[in-house]
Amino acid sequence: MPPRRGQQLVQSLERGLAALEMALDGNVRPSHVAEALGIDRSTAYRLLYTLMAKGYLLQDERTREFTSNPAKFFQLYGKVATLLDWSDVAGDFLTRLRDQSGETANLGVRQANNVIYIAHKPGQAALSVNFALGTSRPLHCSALGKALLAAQPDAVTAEWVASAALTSYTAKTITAPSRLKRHLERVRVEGYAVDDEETFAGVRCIAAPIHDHRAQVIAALGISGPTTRITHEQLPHFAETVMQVAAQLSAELGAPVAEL
Amino acid sequence: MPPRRGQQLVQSLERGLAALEMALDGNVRPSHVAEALGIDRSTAYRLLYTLMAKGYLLQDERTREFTSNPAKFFQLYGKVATLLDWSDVAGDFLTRLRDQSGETANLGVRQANNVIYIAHKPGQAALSVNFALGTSRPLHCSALGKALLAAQPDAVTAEWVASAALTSYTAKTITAPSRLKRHLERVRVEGYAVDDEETFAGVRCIAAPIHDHRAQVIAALGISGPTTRITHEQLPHFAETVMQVAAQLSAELGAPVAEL
DNA sequence: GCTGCATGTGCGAATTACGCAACACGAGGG
DNA sequence: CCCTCGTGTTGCGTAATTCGCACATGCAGC
Repeated sequence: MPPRRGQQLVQSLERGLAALEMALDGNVRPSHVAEALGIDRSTAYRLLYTLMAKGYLLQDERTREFTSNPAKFFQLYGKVATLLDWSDVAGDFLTRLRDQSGETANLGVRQANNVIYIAHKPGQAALSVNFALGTSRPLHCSALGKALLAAQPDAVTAEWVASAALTSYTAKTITAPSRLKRHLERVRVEGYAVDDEETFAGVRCIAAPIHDHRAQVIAALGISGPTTRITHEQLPHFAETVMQVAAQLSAELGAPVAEL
Repeated sequence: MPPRRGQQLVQSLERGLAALEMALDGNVRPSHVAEALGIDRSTAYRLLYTLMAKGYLLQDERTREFTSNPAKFFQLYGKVATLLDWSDVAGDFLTRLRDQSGETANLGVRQANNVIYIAHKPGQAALSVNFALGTSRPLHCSALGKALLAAQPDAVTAEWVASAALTSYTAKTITAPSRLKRHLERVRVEGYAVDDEETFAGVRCIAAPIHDHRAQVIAALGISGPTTRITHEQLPHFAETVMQVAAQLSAELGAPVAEL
């Protein structure tokens, strides 16, 4: 039996990272951080000061507010980007999907309870959907997210659905755990996921999972477009295209050929 | 008199960030981190484990190595990128500079002892210089870096030159502090900096500082190309172009019109 | 000037994180 | 096959570190 994983987390580091992420969502001051984390102002100050000393934050000379240091994060990002340059691998497939569908093509991976958009090819139509790279969206109401969720083992999915906060964004967002669970089962059967105005009114998305050489789902590929073009009638046709290109990308990554 | 800034840094957070940055430079194991930071293996393990719990690192199930989590950093990057999208602001000027010079145009900011490339427009010639975005290069041997250094007050520059590690990359890299100091004085007078094969043999770069609305230097703009095209004869001509476009970008940012 | 509210800083207390030691496990070698 | 070495992981006692309190300082506004 493998040893149980450690439960001892380093508190100062935890708090420091939490403070860092607060600063990334907007300028912060010691008092804000202290209140949000339930710690003393002085503690918050020392954490922020340490983060600044290490280059992660900057402090405005006048307002005394702490801001994230864009250059630092650019540097960090540069290091990981060289390790895994998705644009290079997936670029051709994004272009292909964009051209075949006429809509914005997106590639996303899971990060905790979000999907992160890591590569895209914006549609060329005047009215096109466009998320900035690096944007995060909840799993339960995006096509990419649902494609990723549905790919997991039943038990994992069930547990996640039961414990996740299913925030509502539009009237169509699925917020009932039982409904989401059934919905995801259908996604798995169909092989693609649809976000039918569940995040933004007027926007419909379709996505399918990407498998690596070990047949594990590592990302999702999809399109996003206005409901005026991605109509209910056209949807199966678009879905077919998405699944085709997704399968091609999976194959490029060395995935074993499925029965699809 | 403003109060002296705190010197009490949170040790755990410092060490945790150091471990994080090690992981960004390649997979790490507790024993590596422990040795590099001069701490116990158990401490290193707990730091790494905390970073993993917070989503910054991943652990390979088999090798037990810790890796940076690209998705997490993509997310962090996405947050800061939306705050300051240099490509949007500077994109036109990079294109203009690229087209006028025929060489790769770069925009960089300072981060500690490095320049970070935060935006670029690759040259279209078959033989072109191309750094990946997010790459960092030492200040003392890059044109962008020297342009940034020379823009500082004398005292600051002198102190930096005296204390910095002037690593040599090619035979032409300036490694003598006194020479670098004189060199930077000339950069300030001329209004542009040249990297004459000081980083890579066969590559010459020219850069000029960018000022914001308060006349402070916040970035540097420049070109990089092979020595076969950016010849010593052509250099003044290229420098003129770089300074012109840099002045235009500064003006766009609301910089007061200089005497140039 | 006085009051409210914020940042930044000593300092003592004790929580927290650290290093030591030990166990589990795998690799390699005699 | 056992023994050793190296590494990941965990328990535990101690002491160093961090935390929270209290205060100095600065600033804005009745």
